[in-house]
Amino acid sequence: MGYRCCMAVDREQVLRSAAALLTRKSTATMDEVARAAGISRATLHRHFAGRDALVRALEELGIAECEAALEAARPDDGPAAGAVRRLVRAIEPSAALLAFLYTENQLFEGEEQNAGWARIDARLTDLFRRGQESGEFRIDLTPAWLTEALYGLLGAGAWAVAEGRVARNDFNHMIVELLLGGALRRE
Amino acid sequence: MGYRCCMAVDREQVLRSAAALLTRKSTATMDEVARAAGISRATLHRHFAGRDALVRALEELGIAECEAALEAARPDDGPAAGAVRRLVRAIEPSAALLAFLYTENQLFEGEEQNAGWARIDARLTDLFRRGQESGEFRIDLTPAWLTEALYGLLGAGAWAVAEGRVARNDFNHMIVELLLGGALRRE
DNA sequence: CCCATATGAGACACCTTTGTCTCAGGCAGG
DNA sequence: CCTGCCTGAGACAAAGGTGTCTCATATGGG
Repeated sequence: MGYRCCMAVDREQVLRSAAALLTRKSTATMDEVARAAGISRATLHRHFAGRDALVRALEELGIAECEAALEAARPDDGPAAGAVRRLVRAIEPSAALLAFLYTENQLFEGEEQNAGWARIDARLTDLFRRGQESGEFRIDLTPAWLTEALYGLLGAGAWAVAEGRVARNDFNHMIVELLLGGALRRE
Repeated sequence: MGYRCCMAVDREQVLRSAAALLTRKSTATMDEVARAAGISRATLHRHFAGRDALVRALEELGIAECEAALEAARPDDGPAAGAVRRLVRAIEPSAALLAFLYTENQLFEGEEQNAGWARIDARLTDLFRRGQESGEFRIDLTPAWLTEALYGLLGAGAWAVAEGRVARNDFNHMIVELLLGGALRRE
């Protein structure tokens, strides 16, 4: 049977280019996705049963990247602020994909969402809660809100970079410093 | 001719209910919009030539609300931090509509966007720049980024409230405190 | 060389949404 | 009461996207 290694590789490449396109134009057609991947619509359909399956696969990719970033950031090590800095740095390459999935998830109103998000949310919430309990973070901003805010800032940052309103090199600094330090000057 | 006062009123009501629906389900059909407004699709089409026209009208509404909020917040008066607090408070009722338009604008890739946004962006940017020049705000976060971040936090806040992850009463505090003060405790 | 497999191109029907139209009913003002 | 206007309901075609199919082709392994 034709279960070759290149199948997976091709699928991965298609997924990457689909992510790159859909993060820029979330309403792109299956035809556009195929064209962007350099394959025909028929082959795209052979990899992903339909548009839904493609989005689901992108969701799995996004979840995997998030969990890898969480893994790499060691959120339980050292000061919570440092963990947040490591996390944002690790998650930066996935920010655009995350922003796409974030808005896409709002459309899956009825259906239950992938359990992976709950795991990631829980780990992020735990990190912010740890920061509160260690006295680093203020306690009037709930961990759930800080998690949401992180998503929102990642999306806004990705969008601002794509629009050229923020330099790509400043992405980390802008997000981390605003999230941790806010706009006000410290005395 | 039939240019009665109630024409405008009805259109306004339709617009409001369309905003309420589309902010929850951005892919709602013209039929769903009409049904939500309690009118028929034919009458909806008599008010708005098409879906595009409806979204444009919502955009005008959002811009008008933003400018009204800016007006009410007196962004040039007193400390910049206070102006930001007043602004977020004034703009809170429009946050969901803003979030809808924010993502919707990403689809109008080719076309030029409404000039109103540029005006609003300029005023927000001016406010943040004023805060920097007065020494209140840090200078390593650019005014353009603070503007984008405000949009992002408003959207994330509206979404978090809609999902029940943040209490509606905390909306202001969560957004303003994170934007101005950040997550870290002040000494 | 031969064959299997994957691919590209295209045709096709189907569905959803949209925009337009017509027609009948209701309501208010004259 | 009559008339004009607005409205709702429904029909209709057109457009766009999707999913499925067929067929010819090329490419690589045996």
